[in-house]
Amino acid sequence: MPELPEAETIARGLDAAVAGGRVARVRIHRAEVVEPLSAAVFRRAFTGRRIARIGRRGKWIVGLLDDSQRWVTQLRMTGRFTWRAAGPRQPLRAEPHLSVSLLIEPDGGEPGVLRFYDTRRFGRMRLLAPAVYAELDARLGVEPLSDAFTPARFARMLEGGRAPIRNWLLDQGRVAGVGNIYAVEACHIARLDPRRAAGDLDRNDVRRLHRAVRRVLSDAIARRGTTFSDYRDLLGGSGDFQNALRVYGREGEACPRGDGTIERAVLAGRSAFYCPACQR
DNA sequence: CAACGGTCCTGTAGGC
DNA sequence: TGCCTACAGGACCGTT
Repeated sequence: MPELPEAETIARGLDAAVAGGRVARVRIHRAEVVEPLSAAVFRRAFTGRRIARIGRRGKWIVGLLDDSQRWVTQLRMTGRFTWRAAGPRQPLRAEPHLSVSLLIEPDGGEPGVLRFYDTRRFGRMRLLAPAVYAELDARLGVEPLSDAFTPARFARMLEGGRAPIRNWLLDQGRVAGVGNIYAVEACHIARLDPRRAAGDLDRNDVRRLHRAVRRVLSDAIARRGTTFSDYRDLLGGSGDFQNALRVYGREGEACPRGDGTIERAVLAGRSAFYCPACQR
């Protein structure tokens, strides 16, 4: 579920909580989360490292370590972090869906425990050498909130695209961080039918979609993301953007623009919501 | 080679 | 109430 705004919210929280801190202990509760590394190798490489800062690239959470490795986490659908004061040692009890726990000694602060939970177990955590991180970075497309994402560049990218615009936006190699919710919402804001072929958009369509993508992502960051069920920030708080959604998940409801009833279409196996009256 | 379908998992909502 | 199916924020991988 987590898309760019959720990853940004989590990354900011992590940076505030643990930047400057030292990784004092690493526990891998589910080995698949660190594949293709073994749990032992991951633990050895991570333990003792200092975390310089934590940010985001697309939907990936990226921490820079003092040995210039990158600690990267893909939340995929249900990955979630929690941060709590370490406190006295608790008896071990079953922690459903717990994948990784890290004891962090912050720079000057009280030690805390960072836990990574993942119900559906699609999430992944890796340690990448600089050259390997560079490959990941190169594979991802432009950051939609950066100055590099201009209407002109967007127009060039869209040229000749045959995929429906909603599908086109989900490709992380083009615009990094847009997922299904925000792709669908951006199409509504821009008054574009999500099934339109990417290459068919005219200059005005492109300009509106460019603004819509940036606007929906920054509004969602300001509201700390969208929570349906799983997504939470570091302290367990919900996002607020679900209350601002115009069409996503609202099949059968009235279009917020007034005319029309929201419909659902399945594109490439995934739901797209749109208003047939105002999206063309 | 862009685009799409299948697949990896578990939980939940809704129909009957 | 309970059983069964469909679907969920992602993205790799193989095929067309």
